[in-house]
Amino acid sequence: METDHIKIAEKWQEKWKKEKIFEVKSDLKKKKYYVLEMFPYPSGKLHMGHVRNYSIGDSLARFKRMQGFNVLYPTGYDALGLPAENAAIKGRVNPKKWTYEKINEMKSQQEMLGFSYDWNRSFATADTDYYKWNQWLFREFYKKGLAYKKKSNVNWCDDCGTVLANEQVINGNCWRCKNQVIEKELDQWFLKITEYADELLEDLSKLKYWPERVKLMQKNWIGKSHGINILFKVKDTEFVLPAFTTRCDTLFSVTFVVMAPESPWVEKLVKGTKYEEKIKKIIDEIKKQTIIERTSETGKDKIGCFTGKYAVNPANGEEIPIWIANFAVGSYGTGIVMADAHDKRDFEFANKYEIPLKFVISKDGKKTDAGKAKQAYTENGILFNSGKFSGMQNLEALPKIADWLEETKGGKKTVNYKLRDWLISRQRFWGTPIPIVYCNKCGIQLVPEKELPVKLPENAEFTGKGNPLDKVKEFVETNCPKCKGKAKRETDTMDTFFDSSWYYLRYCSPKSDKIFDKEADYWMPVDQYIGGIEHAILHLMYARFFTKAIKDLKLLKINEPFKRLLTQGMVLKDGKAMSKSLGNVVDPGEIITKFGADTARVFILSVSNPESEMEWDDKGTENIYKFLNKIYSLTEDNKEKINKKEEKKIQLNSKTKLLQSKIQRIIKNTTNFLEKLEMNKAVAELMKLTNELHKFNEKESKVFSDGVKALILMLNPFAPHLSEELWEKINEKSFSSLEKWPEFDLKKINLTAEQQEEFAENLREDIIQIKELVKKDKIERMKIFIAPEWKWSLYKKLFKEKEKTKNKRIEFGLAMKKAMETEEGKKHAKEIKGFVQVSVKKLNEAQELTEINEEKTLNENIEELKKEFNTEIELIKAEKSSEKKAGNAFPLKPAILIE
RNA sequence: GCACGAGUAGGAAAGCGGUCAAAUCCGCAGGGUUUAGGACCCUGUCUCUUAGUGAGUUCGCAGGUUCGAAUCCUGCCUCGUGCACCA
Repeated sequence: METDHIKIAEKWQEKWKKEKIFEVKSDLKKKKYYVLEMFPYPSGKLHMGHVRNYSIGDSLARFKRMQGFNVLYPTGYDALGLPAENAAIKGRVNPKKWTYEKINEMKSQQEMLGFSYDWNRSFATADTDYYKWNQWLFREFYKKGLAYKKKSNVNWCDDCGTVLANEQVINGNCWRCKNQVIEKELDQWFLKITEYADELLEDLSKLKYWPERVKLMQKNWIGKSHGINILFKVKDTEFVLPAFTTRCDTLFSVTFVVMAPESPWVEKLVKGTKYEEKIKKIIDEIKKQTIIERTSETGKDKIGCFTGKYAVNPANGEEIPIWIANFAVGSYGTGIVMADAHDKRDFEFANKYEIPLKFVISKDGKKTDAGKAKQAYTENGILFNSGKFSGMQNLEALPKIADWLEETKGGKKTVNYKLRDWLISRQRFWGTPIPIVYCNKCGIQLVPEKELPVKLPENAEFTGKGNPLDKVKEFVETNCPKCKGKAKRETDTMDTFFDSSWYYLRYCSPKSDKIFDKEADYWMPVDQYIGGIEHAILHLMYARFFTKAIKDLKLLKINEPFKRLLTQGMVLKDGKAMSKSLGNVVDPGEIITKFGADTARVFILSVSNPESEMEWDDKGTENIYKFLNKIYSLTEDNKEKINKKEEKKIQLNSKTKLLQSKIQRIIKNTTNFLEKLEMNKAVAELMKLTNELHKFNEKESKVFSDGVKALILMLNPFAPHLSEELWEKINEKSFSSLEKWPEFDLKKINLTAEQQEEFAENLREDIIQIKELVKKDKIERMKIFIAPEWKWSLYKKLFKEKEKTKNKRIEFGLAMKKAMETEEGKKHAKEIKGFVQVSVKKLNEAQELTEINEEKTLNENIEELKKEFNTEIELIKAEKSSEKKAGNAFPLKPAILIE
């Protein structure tokens, strides 16, 4: 009998759609939970990475929904961007048409997988109704001075025909096409993200549920460092060169100054001198180097040239040569470096060009000679030859030298960031038009709010050369909003990262005629955000910046958008990322048509932890398919029994009780694993439960049917279609998706005293045997346990979780634990070979830690204990892998565990 | 160089102080069922040993803490990832 997973999936997708069960409304009375995956670029087909991403998100959304939360789980499309435009150039299709076709394709695949999105809230950033609000935001930013235009050296990608933000340049290459990025001087639009640098940095510490490495990457990217701009007067000129340093303690050893070749100072210093030619040559040479060459590690590649000018070291008045060199970076600090023997790079450079060096720090403060040294001294130590700071520890002296420099006007303390302003202009068509008009009379003018959106024209031509917008007359030619005279429209469009920096806010009220409604206050922040690590800096920092900026516009109350972040691992095949060039791509569509959506989803979640990489394995999918079928037949074969309204009263025997205990524990574990987003472990628990139920003989019992019900419900987040189908099969009316998540009952995990007694009956035989064993053995240590699972780990768990409970057994556990923690308890443990932890049948009677009398036999000891506590004490042996041994495992009556 | 993370049985992957010879899945071996294959169901799968069982060695390597360590600490090795002539 084959289960038709495909039909089942279709059936339930239809029903969900019809009944609209996944549409949500904000409801202040209910606790909300906002699950969000990074929305996709609609390239048409879903790949495994998408499937993984959404399977994680959907399982969480479903889980939270079943737990009773009001769950917002939307999706949409990051629909503007280059691929559509490139397709337009190549295939002569309209990018808009292309994009929306792809969106439909993608959407149908998403629907095939049965994700529980609220499709009502879906939108694409290419919708004019969306990008209108991009323009609106831009206006607000402009008015606040957060958006501005300036001329500067920017990263240019020839392949994409546009500029790029710093964040989009990876190792000197374009983040999209990997083409080498070159520098160009252009007049471009920027967003002042640097104004939020400090806030972005400091608030990282509030993000308790973000992966450390993401926070670290952002921290490094912001690159805040405290330092001082030290002023070097240039001899015989008016010029003063500021050199940024964090190590002003080495100032007295500075013997030369290095400028970055791109520094504007270079021209000022050398123009008209005999060095001009030479410098030009060397700068050309440096410019020929790729960024990687220029920043390579080997010292040999350092090149530079003397400028003919000298600077004055403000610390000691020495005249020192000014050089230019490739290793100085124009964009960091001031582009001017004070160079000395305590820096590796400076040292190597000086050695190559025979620039004199001197040390001012040594381990013990004794004078050392840099001329003889083979390498830079970069460690900490004691200063010498440093004026009044000689003899001080260098780190202690550092702030004092900084103070002294400020006092003597030799420098100014400053904070430096690596973070640059975000360049958002793009010379491409398929993006949000920047709502700006240039008027010859009035200058730069914002397009008025009532004229928004500035729509992209429909009749642009895609030749592949230049920005198509430039050539659309109707678009470019416009009137100045102020003087109504003729004016020209801005043809740059916005970086698409602008679109994705606030889309999560729009989901809160996607149809609003404002940017978003007050509902955002209810839904935000996103409780769980899920996406790839590749956005650790780019998208995630921009989104944080937007949230803060929008908050400062008084539109929002929160200042961090994403409470918890999960960066999901890649899906690999044969150890490598799936890629067309390697030919190892597995198409999710194939898996879905072969085994159904449920199998694909469960497999992708079961292989490994969502954060780790996972290896795609075709065999593995088959196994999941089998697993799902096993659940199907388990239900199908027993549905009469499960359906039964009248429960046949069956006495709970030991096996049933054991099963009950196991079921409860599995519910508990599954819940905890889902809470921690460890879907792979949750699936393992469900497999365990399936096996247990399958093995169990007495399928008449309520415990069994409860177990099956719990299994079906807990299956919903992973294999929702099958879950629904089986839920229907056992005659439950409503959707399993809307049912309450099973709750575990601690009482059912631990057996009651009566249950224990009954259970113990089954063990009598064993007990007798074990008594014999005990007699023979020389006992070294033993413990007496009372309850089935009273082993240390359980004490520990109870101790952690249920300190307040009034359950006597737990109190007992605490007492024992505490006893072990006392000095006396430890003594017992150490000094005597054997010690006994005793409890008695009636749980409230006593808790003691009793020594064993080593002179006597074990049985004699036990007799004594019996008298002492006036109770029955049975000896049984605790089996090690007790659960394996089919049921009759736990010592139930007060028992002695032999170690 | 700096900073993170990881190393567990034939493979993937749980466990993160005592229910651990270590979940789960695969693989492998034996048996049942089946015309056969597949599917399904049992059983076994570190080593030695028993009818059940018991004993011994294991969780990258070496030490340490503890009555007790795969789990905590220290050092080392290996592998991944991010940043990087950042002054």
